[in-house]
Amino acid sequence: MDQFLQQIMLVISQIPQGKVTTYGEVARMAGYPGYARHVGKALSKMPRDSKLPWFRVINSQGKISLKGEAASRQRKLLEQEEVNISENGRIRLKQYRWHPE
DNA sequence: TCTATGACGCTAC
DNA sequence: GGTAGCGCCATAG
Repeated sequence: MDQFLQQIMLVISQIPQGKVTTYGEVARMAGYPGYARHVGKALSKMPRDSKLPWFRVINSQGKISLKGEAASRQRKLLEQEEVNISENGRIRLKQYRWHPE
């Protein structure tokens, strides 16, 4: 499980600025396909001020899965990276999704 | 051991 | 494109 966390963190740290990816993708890249929920769980335990670009991780629908203040924080951070977000809070994955080889 | 839960994904309509 | 349902897997109680 610790190994899982290490891999997750490694993958997330690889996400380039201005790009976003999904929980499922992160899990798969880390070598744990099907563990999307656990990615979110791991991130929820991380401190807000973590150095990791956790805000570049969104769900497969291109939406932020957080609520209230946390959600607006993430949205703000993404906007700072030139990621356009629709009025309904959706991000165009076609355009911003990052998928490595 | 069983049930509920979660920053999710995929398919069907 | 948007929502609803069901599946998935580890953890907490």
